[in-house]
Amino acid sequence: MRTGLTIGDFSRITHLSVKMLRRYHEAGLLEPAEVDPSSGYRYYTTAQVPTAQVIHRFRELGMPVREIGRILSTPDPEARALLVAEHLRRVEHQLESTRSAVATLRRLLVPTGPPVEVDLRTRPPTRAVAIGATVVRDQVLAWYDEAMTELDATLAAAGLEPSGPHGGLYDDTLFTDGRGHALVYIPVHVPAPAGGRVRTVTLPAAELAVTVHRGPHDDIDVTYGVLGTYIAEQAITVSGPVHEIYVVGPRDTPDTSAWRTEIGWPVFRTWAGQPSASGAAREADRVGPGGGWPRPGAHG
Amino acid sequence: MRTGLTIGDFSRITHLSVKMLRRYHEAGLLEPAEVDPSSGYRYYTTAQVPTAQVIHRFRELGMPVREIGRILSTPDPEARALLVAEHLRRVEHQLESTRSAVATLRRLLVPTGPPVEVDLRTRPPTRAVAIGATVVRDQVLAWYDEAMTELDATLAAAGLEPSGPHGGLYDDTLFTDGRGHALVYIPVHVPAPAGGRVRTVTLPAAELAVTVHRGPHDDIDVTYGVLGTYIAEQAITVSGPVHEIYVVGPRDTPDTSAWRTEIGWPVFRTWAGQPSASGAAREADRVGPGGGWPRPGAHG
DNA sequence: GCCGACTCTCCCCCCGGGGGAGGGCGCAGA
DNA sequence: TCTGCGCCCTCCCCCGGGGGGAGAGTCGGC
Repeated sequence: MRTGLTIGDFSRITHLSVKMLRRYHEAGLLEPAEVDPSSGYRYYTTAQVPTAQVIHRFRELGMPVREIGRILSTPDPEARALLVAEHLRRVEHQLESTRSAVATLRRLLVPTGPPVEVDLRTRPPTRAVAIGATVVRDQVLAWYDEAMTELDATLAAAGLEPSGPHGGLYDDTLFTDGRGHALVYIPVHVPAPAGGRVRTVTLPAAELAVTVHRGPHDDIDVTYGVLGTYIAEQAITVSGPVHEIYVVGPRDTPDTSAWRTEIGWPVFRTWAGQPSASGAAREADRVGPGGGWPRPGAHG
Repeated sequence: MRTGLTIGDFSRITHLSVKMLRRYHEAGLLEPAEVDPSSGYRYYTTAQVPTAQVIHRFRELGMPVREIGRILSTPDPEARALLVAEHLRRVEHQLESTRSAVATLRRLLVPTGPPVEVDLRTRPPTRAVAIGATVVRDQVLAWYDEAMTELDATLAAAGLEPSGPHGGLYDDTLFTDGRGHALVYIPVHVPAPAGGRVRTVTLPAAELAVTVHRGPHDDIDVTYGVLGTYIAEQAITVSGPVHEIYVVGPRDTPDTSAWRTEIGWPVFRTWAGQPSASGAAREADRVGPGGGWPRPGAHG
């Protein structure tokens, strides 16, 4: 009599398919207790059943296989608990955004809404402490949090006060390609000492078509759509990074419904009055690579 | 001047990546308003922005692309609303099972629990109205609902009363391969007229190792694990379909925590007393193909 | 020793995405 | 009118996390 359960037996006990058991073996998640070196047959023990069930639940919660492997190979229970808790936070966030997507969907399907006000505004050159980087779209939120924390620390260390609400500049390739340059900043009156990733820059002047997004950011793309539609119908084409100003944001209140975000879409100058052809507007694209991005300001 | 937005413009407005817009075009979800026949360039209009946003939200909610296509191509608003509502129900169910998975995970990671009682029981031959089919694992729940509804209707039409709690037989390939034969039944004293998929059958006698699962079925695999472990450690190997009896189930109360499900795992006869070798137990497999499955009973 | 059930590896498929190569197109400035 | 650059095209390969199935080897009861 063979000691150990065949893969089929183990599959029946754990409700993991044979295919999956083999895959988890390859991935190093669940080594069989014994592998016959000549036949390659996998043999499991009942002691492995709980592990299999934990793996099953992690997968059910959408945890990537690699991360499961990392957790299972973490010996320290505390470090392990941290990893698990971190993933559970992600899951919770996911649940929240699903709920939010349902709400947005309902609103989209019952198309009603107040007319959106768009106005043209000139952004004066603005001095600010800033962190910029090339980021991937689905990491931009985490990156934002981290960067803002660092900016806060810099201001606190230098004893400076913000001279206005913080904001960000986002390259449009972030949306078209899912990857692009982003910059978050806090406006200041006087330069701060550079440190870490923080630089003091001057946001160049720009003509922006601005509208205000109210509420959490889950459906900010809808406001972008309205703004973009409005602009497109005025035959004005855009150029340069889009500008978001977090007038009321997560750093002001946890009540997401109170948030106010200004979205500033760079437009060609000759607006009010003579709608310009899209071709003419494209001229604005020609300010050169990086046009619309801040230049390092006087430092010190 | 070209009328229409290039794919890049449209991407910036909708926050759908260029790749995705092309994919959705291929899939027929979002035809560009115009495609230049010579260059293949796609041109969109602002009128398509809302559609793009709806698609975006559906995808966010995990709706398969094909189903989005089906919804978008459904002209009747009511039929369309039905499809949407159906998916939202699925999403809701998903949220629920995610929460449940978190709870189960916590229990698994803090391994505590009352000892499970397993006892050996002989299932006598049982006459029942039943529906059987080969099903895929992730459709087995929907299939169960449908089949039970049909069984209920059959009993009601024939004026019969169940002679006990309903249950199901599930081929173990459902777990090992993700596909297998399943049969749900309601026990009856007298045969019912065959109709639709309903047949009157006799569940053959069987020796079952039985335990009771308490609560919702999301973590029923854990109980299977305990039962399977217990059996494996008694060196008794199983054969034939597993038997579930829904002593208290969804048809009795919506309070899932009150559910009681008996899980009966077929075992070789010579249990109590002499633990048999796994090899000997396999003999039970040899009752022939389909062993343990019911035979059509006397009809009429 | 036979034979059927089980297991092995290997390859292709699915979905919903992304990266990147190589080449054509649009458009404004020279 | 040409040139140059950015945009867009198609095509192919990659990823993760699964499934289907072929062909060959193994296990173990009879």
